[in-house]
Amino acid sequence: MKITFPDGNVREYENGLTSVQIAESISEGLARNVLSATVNGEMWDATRPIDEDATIKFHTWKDSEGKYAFWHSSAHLLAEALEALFDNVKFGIGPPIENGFYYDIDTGDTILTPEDFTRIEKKMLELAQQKNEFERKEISKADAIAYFKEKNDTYKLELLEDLEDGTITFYTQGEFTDLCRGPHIPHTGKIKAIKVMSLAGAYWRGDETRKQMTRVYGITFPKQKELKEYLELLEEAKKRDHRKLGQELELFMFSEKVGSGLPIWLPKGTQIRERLQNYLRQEQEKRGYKMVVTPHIGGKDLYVTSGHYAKYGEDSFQPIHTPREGEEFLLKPMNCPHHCEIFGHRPRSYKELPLRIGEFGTVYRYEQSGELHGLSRVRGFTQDDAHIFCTTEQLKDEFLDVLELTTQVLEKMGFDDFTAQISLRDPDNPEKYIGSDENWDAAEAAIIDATKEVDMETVTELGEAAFYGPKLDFMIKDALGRKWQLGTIQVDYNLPDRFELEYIGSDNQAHRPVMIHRAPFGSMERFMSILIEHTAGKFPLWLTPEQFVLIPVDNKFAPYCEEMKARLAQHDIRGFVDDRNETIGKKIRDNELKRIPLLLIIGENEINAGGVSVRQQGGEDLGAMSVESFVEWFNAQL
RNA sequence: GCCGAUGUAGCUCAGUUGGCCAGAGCAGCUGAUUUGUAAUCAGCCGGUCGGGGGUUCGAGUCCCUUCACCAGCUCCA
Repeated sequence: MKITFPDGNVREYENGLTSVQIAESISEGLARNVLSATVNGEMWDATRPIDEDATIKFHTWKDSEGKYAFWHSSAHLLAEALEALFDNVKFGIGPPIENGFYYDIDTGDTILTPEDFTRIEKKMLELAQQKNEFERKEISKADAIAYFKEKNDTYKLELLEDLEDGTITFYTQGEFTDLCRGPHIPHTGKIKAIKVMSLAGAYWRGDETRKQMTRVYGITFPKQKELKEYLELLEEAKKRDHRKLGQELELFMFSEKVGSGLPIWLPKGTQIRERLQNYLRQEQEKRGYKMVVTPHIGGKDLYVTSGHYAKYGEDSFQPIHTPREGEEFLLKPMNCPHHCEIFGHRPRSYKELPLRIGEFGTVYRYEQSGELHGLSRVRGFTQDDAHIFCTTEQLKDEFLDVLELTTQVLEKMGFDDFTAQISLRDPDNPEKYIGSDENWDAAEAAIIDATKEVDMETVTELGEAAFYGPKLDFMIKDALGRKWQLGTIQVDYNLPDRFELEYIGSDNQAHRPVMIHRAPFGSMERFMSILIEHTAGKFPLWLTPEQFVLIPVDNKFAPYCEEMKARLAQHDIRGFVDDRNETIGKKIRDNELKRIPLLLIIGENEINAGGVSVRQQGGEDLGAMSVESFVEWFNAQL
């Protein structure tokens, strides 16, 4: 048979050789490292015989496919260990994930606890050392059902219901057999380092009306050292957690009395927030946005009209009432209905379009208690919201302009690792959405076309649209790799319909505008959380609350420091004097921990020279400078 | 909302099988020290052990309940 390699080379091999054997013909090292292979475009076990001409690509620990197989096999190993250690364990699914793998299990009356972890790890290691091969077997549906009936594995039986006879495979390693598509690594002995990470509840098949199983998370590595490094990386990531840094740097707080999920911005956090807002305000002003301010509550009818009440009425903060008249108001969960009222409050001419109405609008949404998470998921937050009312002809250019603004914001913050996600409606659940198919088709096409036009790399998710329209969402990961939606751009034909918005065209006829909802930051809260985690609290110079601290070597130099502070203030450089009665070492340490970017040391020498000595956060010493050269250097850093 | 864990001073944490006035470091305050690039020294202050209820001669330790927080699931206009 002819085997074609990724580099285009073709070599002749005897029929029936496995990927491992083929790898052996190239190098022993490769054969040892190969974990799985892509054979004719399909993911295969490296130990599966190939008996026809094929293209082949080997996968090792270095690529994601190799890791996928490694962790998938590790999930089986975990299951084998659990079955050996506990009676009557029923198994759900056990896939690899981005970092490791999990297995969903039903342990009946037994409750697993973290105390069991060591025991499980030991058992897994013991089984791994047996170097059991993963044996693949094609099996008939009837036999597969019989096997799991015998085992009383009800979840596997349910999974089998959806599978077609003739496509079903079993994998066996040691004493454990699982329903599985594969591929798997050659044998368990490749797994050298094992850590059971955590336990969590997970609904069977992601359905909250069904049984909650126990999800056991784990991670494994081919080398002990890699596990150690991974755990250290996790520790480092935890130090960047915005909840921890937010407290340490006094950026924001929560109060049980104020209420959970209701962040309180402290002075330093507020400074950063306002600088972010000012930056965006300027950008928007350049682009012709007009700012507005609307109330935090709105009459219930407003949301009945918008459709929010029907969709979220039960699941939102309940209406508040005027005591005498009994009128009903809702805390606003969105700004768009208010902005629609602004558009509709007087006749509009096509000459006014596109009308771009912006607001840093604070909204309140009831989020389930289990969802609240620092600043990332809260019940009260401020959107950097704007609504663009335009004609269908203008839609594309407006969308592109917003797209450009949004990517510019991400760039400015140095967030280069984002995913642009096109969130479309779920074709199987049309009842979740308002408006006509025509409206939806047009809106979805607008987003898809615009991203194509600028060659933006996107992923598409069905069912992630808002109920009134599709979205282009910008997803960013936090320190621990969890994905969050920041910026969003939404095309909406439906709310203009609902609010019966009209403009008079050049033809003197009434026309319906299209609406773009957009928020480049998303919300100030969530944006801040990501900003904190990405910078580890070392904010860019232009954003940081305090750019420098002046540290007198001796407090008798404090008056000179105050003068220096005033001089720098004239150049819009902000900071403070640390004239506490402490040693210089202590002051340096404290201000380093506060992430002050520039530590300016003042002593006899500096005073005589009329300058400052500059130490950058992190320890780099730039030496003595005159005030003029410091200002120049500083401005070059911005 | 669900599952599991956690909750002791402003922060980080000790507190043995329930048993004398609940401890430490940092922070804070007071004083001494006057400092040249990541912690000067001493003294003092500070907690009804998340809240409520119960068991017990006795509860930070055990039980119930409630709240908050953490991990994940579900949800996310």
